[in-house]
Amino acid sequence: MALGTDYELQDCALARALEVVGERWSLLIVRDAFYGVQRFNDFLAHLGIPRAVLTARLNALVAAGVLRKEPYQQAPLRHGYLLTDVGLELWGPLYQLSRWGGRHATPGGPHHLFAHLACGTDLDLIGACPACGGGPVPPAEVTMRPNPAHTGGRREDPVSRALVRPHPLLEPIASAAAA
Amino acid sequence: MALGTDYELQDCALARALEVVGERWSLLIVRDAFYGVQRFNDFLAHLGIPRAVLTARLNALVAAGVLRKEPYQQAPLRHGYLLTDVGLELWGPLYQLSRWGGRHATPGGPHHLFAHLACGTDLDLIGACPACGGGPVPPAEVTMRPNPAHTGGRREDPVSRALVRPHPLLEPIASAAAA
DNA sequence: CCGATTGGTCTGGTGAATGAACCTTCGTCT
DNA sequence: AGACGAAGGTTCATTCACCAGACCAATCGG
Repeated sequence: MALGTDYELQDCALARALEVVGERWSLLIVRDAFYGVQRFNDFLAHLGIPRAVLTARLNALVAAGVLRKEPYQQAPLRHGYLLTDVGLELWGPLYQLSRWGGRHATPGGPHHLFAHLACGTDLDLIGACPACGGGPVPPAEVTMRPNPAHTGGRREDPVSRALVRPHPLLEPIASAAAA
Repeated sequence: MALGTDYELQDCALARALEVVGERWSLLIVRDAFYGVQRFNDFLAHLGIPRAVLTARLNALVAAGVLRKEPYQQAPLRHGYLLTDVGLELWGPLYQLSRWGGRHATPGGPHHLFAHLACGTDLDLIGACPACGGGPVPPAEVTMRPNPAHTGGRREDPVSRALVRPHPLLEPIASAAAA
């Protein structure tokens, strides 16, 4: 976000958080990173975002310590963008905001459902496993799958197609796994 | 937010949520509503937001069903902006995002601390009361107070000054209570 | 009648987002 | 060698949202 290009005087941690992940596409990029998207062109195809904006956001998220660049080949040097530990801690707010959107702003219901990898139970509202108890399940122990009850169109880019099959969070999507 | 003025094709509840609360000031306005801010001029003073933008955001949040207008006097008709039930459900994501910002993006530490009204225990990371157990505490049962350990300046508008004393969420702030 | 309070609208200027085209480095195919 | 394509950007003109500040309207107290 950055209001007045930064909310400098807001006496609130929320404003600070929004400086980092509040700009137009930032949180969607982070979400895609949780989904296993790592490469520039995969973010581009899945989000439909202008290239220049994607470049700017990825760099900003790396500078903020949410993402890090990790080389995946040397030949022509190429790197993917992966979540740091700081970035992984965004799973809680991101999941809850997503659930809120699913309840109140998504006609046709949510497109994806999230379950505990260990036991297959769907996560509750706060991201915990009702069967296993305890606190919120960390993202590495979560799998996502499309919502069969969802009505309405789906996107037709390679990333969206890869996400049709059930898939643990953070695991690189098929498109990138081909490398 | 609204990307291309709406993320129309994003197959994700998160994008829908961001259409509602993702624009530049929206989430800060909702946060202020939790703090007990209700009046146009109080939002204006506390946020330092341009009047035209505040008007647009408040109308958008009302249209989205997050806020509602409630008359507080008839003489010259005046109304405040209050959270609806849908808006109240944003407390979870908002609190968690705020905590994330406090951990990772706020030098000097968080400006406000949140405790369970019933027992005075500070809330944990997911917004639950460690002493009372159970799930996240609903906002009506939370009080906020300034963080005594916070270093750095504070704002000097009337709303910020009213928030210096401990204060239950959702209770109208002193400035508005004068009416 | 004068001014203050509240909650706006209007306007002109600036910076950021957008979409399309272009560039660079390498690998592969023929 | 030359053509082509993939990956990851950069550059550019246009549009659009944000910004600050001025202005407006209804009502009340003095």
